[in-house]
This record gives sequence, C-alpha cells and structure tokens, in this order.
Amino acid sequence: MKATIYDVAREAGVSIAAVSQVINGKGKISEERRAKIMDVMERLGYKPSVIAAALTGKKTYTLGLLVPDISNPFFAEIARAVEDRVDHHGYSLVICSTDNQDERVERYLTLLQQKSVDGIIIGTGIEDKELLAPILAKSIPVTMIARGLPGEAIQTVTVDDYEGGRLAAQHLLSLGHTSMAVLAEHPKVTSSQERIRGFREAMAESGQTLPEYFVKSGGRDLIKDGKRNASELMRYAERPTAIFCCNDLLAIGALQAARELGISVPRELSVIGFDNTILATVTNPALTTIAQPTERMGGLAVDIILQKNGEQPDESSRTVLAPELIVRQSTAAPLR
Amino acid sequence: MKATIYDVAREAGVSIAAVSQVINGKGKISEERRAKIMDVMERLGYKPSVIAAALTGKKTYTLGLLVPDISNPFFAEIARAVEDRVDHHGYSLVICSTDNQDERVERYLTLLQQKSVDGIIIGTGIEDKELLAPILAKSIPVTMIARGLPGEAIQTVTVDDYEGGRLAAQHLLSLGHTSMAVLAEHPKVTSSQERIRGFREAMAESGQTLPEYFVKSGGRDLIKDGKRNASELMRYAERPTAIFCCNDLLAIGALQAARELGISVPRELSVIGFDNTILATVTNPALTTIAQPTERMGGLAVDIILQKNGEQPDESSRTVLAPELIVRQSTAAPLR
DNA sequence: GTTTTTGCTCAAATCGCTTTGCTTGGCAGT
DNA sequence: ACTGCCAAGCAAAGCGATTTGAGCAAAAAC
Repeated sequence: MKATIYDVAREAGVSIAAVSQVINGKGKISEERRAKIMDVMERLGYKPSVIAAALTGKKTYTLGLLVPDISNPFFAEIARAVEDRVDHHGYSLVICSTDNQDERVERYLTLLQQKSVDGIIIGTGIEDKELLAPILAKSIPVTMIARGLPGEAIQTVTVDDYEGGRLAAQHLLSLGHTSMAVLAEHPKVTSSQERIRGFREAMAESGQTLPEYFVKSGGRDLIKDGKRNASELMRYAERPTAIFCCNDLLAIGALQAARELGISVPRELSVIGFDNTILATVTNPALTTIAQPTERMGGLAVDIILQKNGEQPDESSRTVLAPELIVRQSTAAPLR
Repeated sequence: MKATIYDVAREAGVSIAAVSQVINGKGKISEERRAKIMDVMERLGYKPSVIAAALTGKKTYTLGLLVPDISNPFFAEIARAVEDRVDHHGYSLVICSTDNQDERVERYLTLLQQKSVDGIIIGTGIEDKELLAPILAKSIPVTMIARGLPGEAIQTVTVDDYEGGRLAAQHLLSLGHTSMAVLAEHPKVTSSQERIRGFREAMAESGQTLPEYFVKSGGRDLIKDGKRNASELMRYAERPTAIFCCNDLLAIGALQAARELGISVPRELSVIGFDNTILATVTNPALTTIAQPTERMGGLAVDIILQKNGEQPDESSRTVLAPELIVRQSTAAPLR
C-alpha cells in the first residue's frame, strides 16, 4: 500500500542505497540523480518509515512524558510547553498519566522502553527509586521535571519549591498574619514537602511557628480534599487567618469551603495557592498564588534530554528556576 | 546493551523462533522449554522491541491524538479519557496540539504516518478536507472526536451540538429571557456553528429571533476574546440579558467582563457556557453550562478505532451523544 | 600511454523480530 | 519391521531502512 524505499529505487532506476543517501543528505550523489530521486519520492508520496530507520540504530524521534494526570491544568500546561519544544526538534510526545501510582509508572516505563523512545521526562513523583534502575541501566536519557528525586543522580528541572514556600509566607507575614495553616498534597509528594519547609522557615524567621495540626494533607481528588481539610481548619476554635495551599486545586477547595461556611475571602481568610494555573485567574476572588515558569521548565527539560544545550544546561545536573509571587485578590490583611 | 531475542535464544539453547513463539503464545512448544525460555527472559530482563515487531507487520500499539491545545481543560479531559481507554488496550498515545492550524495538522499527520501509528483520533477542526486524503489512502484508521467533518465518510463521535444549543436556549427561555446574545469560537469551528443553530432554532420556536449583531466570534485566546466581545455586547443601548457562550472559556471571559463593568451575574446578566470543564465549577458564580460526556466520548472513539466494539458502534459511522444541561449559579430570571 | 586519483553507484550485511514450511524423532497402526 | 503421523523445533526469508566497502569509469598525474 504505502510506498517503500524499494519502490522509489525501482521507479527511479537506482539502488536503494542511492535513495537512502538522498534522504539523509549523505554520501555522494550527482545532482542529476538527486533531482530525479527527489522527484520520484514526491510523485509516489514516499515518506521513510521511522520504524525501519529506528531499527538500524537511528532515533525514534519520540519522547515520553509521565505526569500524574494530564487533565490537571498544571500538568496540561507543562505538557504543552514540553510538546512545543519537542515538536520544534522534530520529535513527538507520548503522554502517560500515572495517577501518582508507582505501579503505573513502572508499567509505562517498560512500555516506553519497549518502544525505544529517545528519552523520558518524568513529571510525576516516584516513591520507589528502584523503578528507574532498569531504564537507567539501559542508558535511556531521563530527566525529571517539576518534581525531584532526592539523592539520585538524575537531571532535574524544578522551580525552587523551598523559595516558593518562603515567598508565600513572606507575603502573608507582611500582610500581618500570625495564624497560618497549610494544605498539602499527599505526604509523599516531595515538592509539597519542600514548599512547606520554606513556608515554615520563613515563619520561624519571623518568630512564628507552624503547629502540626495546622498542616493537612490530601489524597487523590485535590479540590475535594482541599475543601474538606479547609472546612476542618475553619472549625477550630482558634482558626487560622490564612491558608497556604500547595497547589491551586487545593486552594480552590479552600475557597469553596470558605464560601460554604460563609467566611469571606480575603476579609476573614486569606488563601494563597501555588502553580498559577489558569484556574487561579478564574476564581472569585482571583487567587493569589506562586507562579512556576512552566514554559521555561518544559523547554529546558527537553533541551537537556536532547542535549541541545539550548540554554546551556549541564553545568549542574539540577536546574532550579525562580518562583514568582502573583498577588491577586484572595489575600489581604487579617481582621484586627 | 539491551538484551535481544538472540541473547535469550543462545542463553536458553534454543532457536530464536522458539523464543518468538513463547512470546506470542503461538506454535508448539513443550511445557518444559517454554518454562526454561520464560525463565531466561526474566533473568535477562528481556522485553521484546516493539519497533522490530512492528516492522514485521505487527502493530505499533500507538495511537495519535490531535487536539487544538492540550492545555485547554476541555481537551485535556478528552485526552485523559482517551488515554485511559487506550492504555486499557495496551496502547500508548501520542498527543499533538494543532492550535487549529491546518498547516500543523498536516505536519502532524505525516509525522504520525511515518511512525506507523495504528490509528489517529482527530479532535481538532479541519478546514481543508484534502488534508485527510493521504492518510485515508494509506488506510490508516481515523476517527473524529468532539468535532465533525460534514460530508466526509469518517467515523465520528460527538455530542449533539445542535441539541446542546437548544438546551441552552430552552433553559434561558424558561427563565424568561427575551434578549439573548451568543459568543462563539472562530467561525470555522463547526461545533460552534451547530450550537448556534440549535440555539437559534429553539429561540425561533419561541417566536424570538437572534439578531446577527448579537453573535460574536473570537480567535485564538478564548478568554480574552470572550471578555472583549462580552464588553462590547454590554455597551449596546439595548443590551442582552443573557449570553450563551460556545464554551466555558468564552463564558469565563464574559464573567470577567461583567465583573469589570459592575454588572451582576446572574441578577443583571445570565451566562451559560458549554463543555462543563473543571473551570465551570470554580468560577464565582459557578457556571451553568452544557456538559459533554467526555469520558464516554474518549472511550468510544478508542473502541471504534480499535474496532473492539466495546459498545457496539459501527452501526452508524456517526455516534452522537446527548449533552446535558448543568444548572449552577450563573443563570437566573432577568430583571423585570 | 599507463597509473593514480576522484567521484559515483550499488551489492550486501545488519537491526530484532515474525512466520512459514521443512526436519526429525518417537509412536501407533498393521 | 515398515509405513504413516504427529508434535516439537529450527532454518531461512522477509519487513524497510542504513551503511560500508568494493567496483568502475572518467579525470588527473606522471
């Protein structure tokens, strides 16, 4: 059905080697033949099979991207950034949603390996570091994005989560808050841990402490968890005047809880999110949040994995980008 | 580096044919040898190369998905649904964002073709139908999702856009609105056109007409366009009391415009969206919208393309699913 | 006029796997 | 003991490319 290199060669009256050389611009081919071959390829609508080429040692021009859930706007944005850059290099992207389950990560990893992808970008947390051993052993390039893997020698592109936590705390502190709580993702998500650490330290520097019972973690359905945990916080006798949420989804849950309980944001409660997804611009009040440079992160991760050194990475194996505080309407000074 | 079928064969003291047969559960192999071979495969960490297998005529176990923009929550949800079903069948998914540009569609289509994907799901509008000719000619299975291609013999899974438009109109009419406007996507997006047609006809049945100057189309940045066009509508002397937006992003723009102009939603203006994305649950007031069954759509599209007849499609080449009105807080009776 | 060099081409091997007969040895039937 | 079968295993031929080295004619060097 589809034309092969043999068809082209026959039609042009040359050997397949000649055709191959024209395709790859290698070897010596007289201008005359090159033109003829090109012409035939055009006429037959011939496109070389990436599959066959890959078998002889060339690339597959495909990268894999693992994220917890592509329908989560933050990861959708990351995916878009990665895709754009990948496409720019002539590659395509296989996207895998892991739901943060190691078992799925493992399955996808071997699947991608069997498909001989040229590299894998991991944007999902991994508990069991052993999962990476097999693909590292086969020397498939791996980069992590938006999530780190402490203590492993893997290239990483992240935002400075610790600093992001600090920014959030400093903003709230500067507004005069003295009683703050935190909503986190599942405890195993390292980025959440770092954000909390930064938040806590900035508080400490201000002479405040973050009580353990003011830190709540969630599970899978972030918005729902955020809402439930925020409601719980609001029922404490001494309730916090501000909540730092480790991502925008949790913050939205908090906003919903507040509305349901008739608590006014930001007058009675300040809420600050993380990620600066499209969701943050859409809520009412619009969400103050910590922005991650998703576009740069995606681009860098791709450049690193393709070693194109687009912005000279490689100097360090861990690239840490600066987060940015985006002030909107969900934060204000606490009631006196 | 990676173990091949030859390594396994040598190690197990059999021919590669035997190994292949064990892998595929074909041919005659004594239980004894099968066990031995399995054992060696395990020990060597051998995983057959999909690439090599594909070259011999087997599948690549990869599907392509074209969407306008994976960072648009609606398409991210579609993608997730598709991915889940695809994964269920042991396939993986290459995602391509086309930005609604035919030129990119074409590029991606030939790319996917070169990679010998087993099928392509198209969720992006296509202006030039000729674009599909080459891949149809190579008999690569193609299905459209969430968007139709009028007059082409292509399997399609969509929501009933016309009916969705009617539902919106009926809801607004039943609330007592008599002056309604419409915010649409780019005029070339067929689904928008159908929604407007349904909306208009339902109005007509109620003895009302939709003036042309109350229909505004946008371009690429949906939220911004929605906002701009909504503001414009609000400045008319006789401004509408309700706006039907062809998707949630546009509706959000309308909401923002209203807020900026100090117009209260839903008291002074009702806004109704389309898609029921996560965004609709997050706005304030929460958005009344028309829901699409993204999960079923994604699943069906995959089943059709894989011809697994999961829910017996095939009877008709066009599967049309029912939309559903989701009433939230952005619509109400108009002021008297 | 012979020998080298240069410039093109192509035959053939390879990549890792599937698949199709063909062998072969063991066993039942007569 | 001879024929016929069956089961189990294998050799070999692809699949569609890339790549290397050999071949060969024309041009350059001697």
